[in-house]
Amino acid sequence: MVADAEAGPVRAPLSRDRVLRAAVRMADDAGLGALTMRRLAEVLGAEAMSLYYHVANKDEVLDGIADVVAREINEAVDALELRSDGARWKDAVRCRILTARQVLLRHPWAPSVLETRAAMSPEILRYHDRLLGLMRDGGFSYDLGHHALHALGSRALGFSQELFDPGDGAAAPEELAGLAEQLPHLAGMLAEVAHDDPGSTLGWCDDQAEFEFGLDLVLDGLDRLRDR
Amino acid sequence: MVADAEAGPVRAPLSRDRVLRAAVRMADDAGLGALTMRRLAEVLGAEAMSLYYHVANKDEVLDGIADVVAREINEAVDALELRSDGARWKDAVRCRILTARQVLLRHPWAPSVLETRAAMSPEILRYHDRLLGLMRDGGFSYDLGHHALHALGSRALGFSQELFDPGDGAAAPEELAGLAEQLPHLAGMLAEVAHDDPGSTLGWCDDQAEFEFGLDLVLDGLDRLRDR
DNA sequence: ACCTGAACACCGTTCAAGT
DNA sequence: ACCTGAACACCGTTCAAGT
Repeated sequence: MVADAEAGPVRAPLSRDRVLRAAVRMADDAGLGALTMRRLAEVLGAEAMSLYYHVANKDEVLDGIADVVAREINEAVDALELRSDGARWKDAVRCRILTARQVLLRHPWAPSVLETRAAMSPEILRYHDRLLGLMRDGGFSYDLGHHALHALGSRALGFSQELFDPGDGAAAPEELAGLAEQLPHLAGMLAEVAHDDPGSTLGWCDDQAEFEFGLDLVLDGLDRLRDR
Repeated sequence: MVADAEAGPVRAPLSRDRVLRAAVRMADDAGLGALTMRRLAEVLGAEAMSLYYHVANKDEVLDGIADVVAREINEAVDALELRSDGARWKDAVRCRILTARQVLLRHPWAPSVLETRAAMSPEILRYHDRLLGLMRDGGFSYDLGHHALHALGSRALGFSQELFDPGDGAAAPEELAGLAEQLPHLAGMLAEVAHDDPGSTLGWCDDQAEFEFGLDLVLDGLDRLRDR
């Protein structure tokens, strides 16, 4: 066969792997809303319908990118080599979870897709299996370990529902007056922070610190149940 | 003006309220995926574009139905009349949260829309303000109360991320063999439950019990911090 | 003031066809 | 085996028009 005479860039052939990696990059760059079968194909230099040869449908793409992130998490935490015997279980679990969180922070869209995937990917199962293993080393019964996984919930993977985010948006001091009547306690809380740290009513919640506070609360509670 | 001679059912005029109530009913009946501007209009006996006179766009509909549920929660919890002084704060908060959960269980779609609403509705703010009030009665500083709201996260409203749901789907015993090699700890956990309660490997997680376990873990932890 | 119809710019996906 | 084009059945939304 004669070499291709045309100078046109011969696109690398598609594959499930290339499709998923491009999807992750798209979500990283432009958010989950920008991840469209049509735009995904475009980025890959292919026609929209070509994707369906490598992937059943969009749902499989979402399953796939969840799996990519989960694999990235497992690679990060497996490198830790944590000792987890006896009382050391807590530090080990804590470190593992905070490492997983570091990975998730690079993929801000990941929590919302992990939440919506009903079927658990093998990688997610593997992550929880090892986490449960650390707790077993620490003396947990399977029953307590089971409760622990539920109690941790998404925190096991390194994220938590930020449903309540006071100070986000334009919660400026001038709003406090109107706030104080309807919402006396929240207003008081905000006022105290404004007093302690004037000028920082906006974005005054340290996400990382709050995550660790909640995590430690749960881990300490589990540790006490373990002692019984 | 002469009475309308035609027998055709004269549809009640639209209104923001009617639109939102119909939207809630649609989500309750058929899930969030079925909630479409076009189908919403159809249910109301109107043309799709008529909705836009009463509501800016679909996002406002989602904000609206979140608010409807939040109002329903506030009505339920305000009726409780809880005593929260001193050590009684914990029972009061617990009861309030479990009552909110009862409302949410009637609207299974509500958690996912509450999560995605960045701007907090007045009703959600009000709910958290009163919750913080109960903790203040119990002797919480504003600082601890702030941490507490973050630590509770979505649990404050009565739901928790069910990311890890072993036993859901078709996790039948025959799968356990393959599971045991790759996932020894999860397999062991499942096997123990299967032994204790044979024949119930599927759906063996009691959501309500697990929710209460996690909630109590957090509340007990907060109670200890309050004592210092 | 309240509602409508036609039209636009998107989606995901099927299916028969091309190389 | 791998990719494509045209087409279908949906979306949310704009805009000018009707009563």
